[in-house]
Amino acid sequence: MPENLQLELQTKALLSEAEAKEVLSHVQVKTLKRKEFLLQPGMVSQHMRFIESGALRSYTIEDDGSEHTLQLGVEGWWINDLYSYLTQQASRMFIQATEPAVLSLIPKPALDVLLRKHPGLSYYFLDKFQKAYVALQERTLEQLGNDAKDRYTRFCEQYPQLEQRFPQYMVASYLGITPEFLSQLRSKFRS
Amino acid sequence: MPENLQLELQTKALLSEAEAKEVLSHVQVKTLKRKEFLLQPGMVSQHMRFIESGALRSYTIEDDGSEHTLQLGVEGWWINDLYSYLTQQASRMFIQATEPAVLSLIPKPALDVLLRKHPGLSYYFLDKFQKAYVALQERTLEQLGNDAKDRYTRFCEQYPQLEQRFPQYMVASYLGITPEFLSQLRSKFRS
DNA sequence: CGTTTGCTTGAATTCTGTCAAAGCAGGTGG
DNA sequence: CCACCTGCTTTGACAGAATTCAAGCAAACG
Repeated sequence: MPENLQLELQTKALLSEAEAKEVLSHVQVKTLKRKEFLLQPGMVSQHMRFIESGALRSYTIEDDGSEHTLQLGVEGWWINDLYSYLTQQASRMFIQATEPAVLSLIPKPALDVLLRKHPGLSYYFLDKFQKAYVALQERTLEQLGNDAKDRYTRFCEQYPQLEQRFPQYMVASYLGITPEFLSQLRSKFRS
Repeated sequence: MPENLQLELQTKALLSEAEAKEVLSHVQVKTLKRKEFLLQPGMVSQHMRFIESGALRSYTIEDDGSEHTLQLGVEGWWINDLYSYLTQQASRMFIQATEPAVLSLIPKPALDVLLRKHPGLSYYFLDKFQKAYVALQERTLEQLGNDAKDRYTRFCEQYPQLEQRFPQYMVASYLGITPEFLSQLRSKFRS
C-alpha cells in the first residue's frame, strides 16, 4: 500500500528493499476525507507522517481568530508538528486535509528503534530535520526584507505545484497577506 | 576563565563539576573588539560558541544591500550559524560583535565526542536545538499576522535586555521594519 | 437545485517605506 | 579641552503598500 514511502526510503534513505519492508511493517495507513483533521490543538503528535497522496496544511488560529499557515504539503512530503513530536508536548496546531488524502504513519516508539538500527534512516531524518530548520530560517529572512509581490513570485518559483493546488486564501495566509491583496497581485501578473 | 559556561553546564546541563571541567578543557577563549567578526560568508562554522560577556548579532546582506538580522545575543547565550555548523557547509551569514565580547568556543570534533560521553550534555543541546527550532517557528508565525507595533511590543516584553542593549537600527532589522518607522513607533509609546 | 465556499473588484482607510534635513551623541585628533 | 568627525536617531512630508469592508460572481458540493 505505502508505495511512495517505500520508494522514498529506497531512493532517498538508500535502504535495501528488505530494510524498507521492515520499516513499512510498522506503518499504519490513514485515510482522510477533505477537511478532516490529522492533528488538533491539545493533541500530542505520536507519529512521523508521510503523505502518500492528497494535500494537507498545518496552521494555527490566534486569539483574534486569524489563521496562520505554517506548512503546505502534498504527496511525497512529510508533514508534522515537529515540536510536539520531538518533545511529546501538546500541539497548538491544526493539520487538516485540503484534499482527500492517504498517509503513512510511523509510530514514534517504533521509529526510535528503527533509527538506531539503520544508519541510513538516521542520516535521512537528520538531513530532513536540518533542511526543515534551514527552510524556516530562509522563510524568516524572506519575510524580513521583501514585499508581498516578491514573496509571492518567489513562492511560485519555489513551489509551482503548491500554488495551483491550494486555495488562494491558504497561499495568502502562508505568505502573510490578505486573500484580497493576493487576488490583486495575481491580476497584475496576468496583465 | 569561562566561568559563565561552567555555571551553565552545571546548572542547566546538570553536569558534575568534574564533567564540566572536562568540557572546559577543550574550550578556546576568544576575545573580540567592537565590530570584529566571528564569522563571515564563505567560512564554515567549526565551533559551538557561548557568549561569556558582550553582545553580538548574526545577519545576512542581500543582493540589494539590505541587512536582515537573524539573531541578537548577549552573555549567557549561544550564537552560531547552526546550518553551517551542522552541515559543515559554507555560511552565508555575518556574526559580528556589537560590543567588546569574550566567547568560549568548543570545537565540533571535541564536542561530538563529549556528547557521546555525557548524556546530560546531549540532552542539553538537543533541548537547545529544539528550542531554536520552535523559536524560529514562533517568529515566523509572529511575522505572518501581526503588524509592526505588535511585533515591537512583544519583542520588548520577550527580550527587555536586548531592546536597550542594541542600536535601534538592529532591532528594526530584526523586526523587519525601517529604523525611521521604529523611531516613530517608539515616540508614540513614550506619549 | 439551493447552499456553501472561494474568488474578484473597488473605494476608503491605515500602515509602512522613502527621502531629505536636522539633531545628538561619542570618539578622535589636534 | 575643544572642534570636528562619524554614526545613529529623530522628525515630517509624501508615496506606495496592504488591509478592511462590502458587494457580486462563479464554481463546486451535497
